[in-house]
Amino acid sequence: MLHILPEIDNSQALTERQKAVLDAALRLLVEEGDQLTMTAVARRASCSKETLYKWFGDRDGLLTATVQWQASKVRVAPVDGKGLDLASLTASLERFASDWLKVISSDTSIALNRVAVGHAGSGKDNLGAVVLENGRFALAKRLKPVLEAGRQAGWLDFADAETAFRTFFGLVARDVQIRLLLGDRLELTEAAIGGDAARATQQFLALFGAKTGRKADS
Amino acid sequence: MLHILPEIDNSQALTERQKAVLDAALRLLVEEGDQLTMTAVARRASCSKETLYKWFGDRDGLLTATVQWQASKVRVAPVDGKGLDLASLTASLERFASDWLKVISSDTSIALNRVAVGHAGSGKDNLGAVVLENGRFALAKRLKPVLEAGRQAGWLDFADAETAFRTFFGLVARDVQIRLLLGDRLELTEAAIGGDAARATQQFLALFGAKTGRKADS
DNA sequence: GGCGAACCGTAACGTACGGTACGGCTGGTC
DNA sequence: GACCAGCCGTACCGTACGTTACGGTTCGCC
Repeated sequence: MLHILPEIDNSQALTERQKAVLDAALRLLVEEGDQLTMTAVARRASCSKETLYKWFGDRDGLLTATVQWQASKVRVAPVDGKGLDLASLTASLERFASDWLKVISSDTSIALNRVAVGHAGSGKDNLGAVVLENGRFALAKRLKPVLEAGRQAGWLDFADAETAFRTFFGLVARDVQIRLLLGDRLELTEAAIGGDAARATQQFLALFGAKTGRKADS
Repeated sequence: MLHILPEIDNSQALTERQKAVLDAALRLLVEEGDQLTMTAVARRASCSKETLYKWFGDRDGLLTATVQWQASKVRVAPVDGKGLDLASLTASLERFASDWLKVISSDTSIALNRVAVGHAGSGKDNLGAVVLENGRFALAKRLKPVLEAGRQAGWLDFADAETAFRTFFGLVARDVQIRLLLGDRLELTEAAIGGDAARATQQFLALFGAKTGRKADS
């Protein structure tokens, strides 16, 4: 019995009890990876398996609901203002970079991406699409307006926002996510993340900064 | 019965028949993802399960052997010469970028990374380490001498080869691998790969090209 | 107080699959 | 030709887990 996902977001249709159950499933997913069992979820959430099946259909439904539930929690404020000076643009980019590094290095993100990657192999559900939509594509959607504003203000110079975004993405993430997903220990301290965010931002500005208006300190 | 991996490479200890079996397992892995069964491998390879268990110990042993077998096939020539002019350096970098994009977008690599990521969750074996060692770290090991040579010749300027490599890695891979692993369709044509390789190389040179000796065409 | 819906806990069922055992075939050795 | 090692095909075993079923409890509602 395949459940077709509602278009975007059904996290509001969840009762408090259901959210609590999904939180339990999420914790279990982080702790045990994809081999979490329905029995374990029921026990952890102090609910019956019958209830799990009634609410979520089957195991894949539960997994999907869990991923969507986590995704709905991450949704952030949609980029505040168009501060037009270079300093605030730089700060915005650094903030995005730092936030993104924190996300992809979090236990939750790693666990979710792992299960989604595993399921993408046998394409019976679209966990991968959900994760992608709420991760990399959501990031693009939030960052592009900043890039466009930077271009409007004359600080940035690029032809295609998508291409510019992907370069920024690469400069920020580098090999971090794949290494973490493959189990590489790679402790990212607060300080290291801040440094990486600053470096990536400077590199991005070096590549896409407009000819005019640069040379802030030389 | 856990089998400890020999230090680096035991692909030479395999008989032709064993290689054929591993090739069958590899094809099955690409086709079916991680839920390939021992029975399916035996049938595909026209061998008995008893033989599989005798040769590889258990399912994880077979998986590990399969991953290592594929890895042993990818090993490439260790970077030819130190062509010292900028053109050959650029060509080398583009070649690395192009090769890497081809690898990570291949069905085989995607399947292998998926199973390794899945297993990294429940850390009972080190598939992730094997994949990482033969992928991202092997690439670094081959590329760093090129970067060092470029620095020696005065074309590149960087403090740490590792950092420079990771930036190059990010510029080349961007979001490609994670999107493919998560099931995003993302057809990389030969032409697109070539273009991306050239772009990444130019960006890398813009960031790490030495002040002297640049400006080839302006 | 009676009633039904929702839900908990647990037992039970069916199946898929990892792992083992065994009989038969082949090919090499003496 | 006797013998034996290695391997194929298949049947078999045990278990884990997804899924279903059911008795008992709580809680609103009349």
